[in-house]
Amino acid sequence: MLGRLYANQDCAAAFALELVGERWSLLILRDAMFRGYTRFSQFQKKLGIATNILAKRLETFVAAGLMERRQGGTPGEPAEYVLTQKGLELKPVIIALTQWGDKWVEPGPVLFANRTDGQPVTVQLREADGDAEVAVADVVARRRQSRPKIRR
Amino acid sequence: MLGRLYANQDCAAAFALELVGERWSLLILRDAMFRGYTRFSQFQKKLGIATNILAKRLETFVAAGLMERRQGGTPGEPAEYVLTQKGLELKPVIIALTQWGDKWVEPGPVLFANRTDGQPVTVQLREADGDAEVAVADVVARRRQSRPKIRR
DNA sequence: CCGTATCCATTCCGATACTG
DNA sequence: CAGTATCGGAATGGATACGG
Repeated sequence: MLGRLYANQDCAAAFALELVGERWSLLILRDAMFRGYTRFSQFQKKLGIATNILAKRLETFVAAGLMERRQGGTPGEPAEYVLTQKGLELKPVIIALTQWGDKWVEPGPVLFANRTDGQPVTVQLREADGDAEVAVADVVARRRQSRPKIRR
Repeated sequence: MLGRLYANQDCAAAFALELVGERWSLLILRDAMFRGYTRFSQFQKKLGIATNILAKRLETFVAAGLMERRQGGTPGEPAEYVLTQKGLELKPVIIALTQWGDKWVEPGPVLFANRTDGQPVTVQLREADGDAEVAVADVVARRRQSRPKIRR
């Protein structure tokens, strides 16, 4: 699938959207991340998504390494779809979308917190070493010198 | 359009995806944000998107208040599509996607910087008041008490 | 109950042609 | 250059049927 949807876009955002840019993808991942859903029927009931589409999305996530499919031991036990680290690390994308929707479209019912101390957590634009948040208008893109390695 | 794609999802991320979740939407906004594109032909050439789709996306953005259409004064002058504050504030979403794609899919050619001092800028999960970044696995969702107002 | 598979209607998308 | 119109194909949705 990679390289099909957004050909000739040499851009990491486009690469990411190849995997999570289709309809329902980010909402499925959201429920996996923040509701702890792992089973087909949980996603299906919550989202009201067509079953064939949901099956395709889960299959894509497993193939892309965002989720791991674990077959239940006992027969009749349903498979579980659990997020990998690669999948988990999409949290900032979901949270950024949620924050924006909260502010500009329609506030939703949830906010995010650090489970270790209960304090609210937000996505922020920051200089790597600095303290102060950077205004969106001040963030610009710049061509980088050398490419980092990919985590597997 | 709002409420059509993801009905019954009381979730700010779903509200956001109603506006920017369709194919090409985020890449168009990315080029507007970080390449400074404002004209139909600029987006079209860079993305290779079908012209009818691009026209529809730009129209949707204007209707949703993400862009403003400015008609050139002289006849034959093309219209310009410029981001509003509402549109600009999607930068964290784009940057979060880019960072994730860089790390987990395929590194792209750009990184982000603060134009005021040239220092690199990243999206970080942080406690509102604290200093330390929060690990993705420690971020949980929590129902909020009262809903904030929407910025217009 | 947990999924998978299939059929059909609708929507979305891409390529092309065309107009001002 | 900036779109609009059209048409065929792909993706999607809904319903249903099927097997464990």
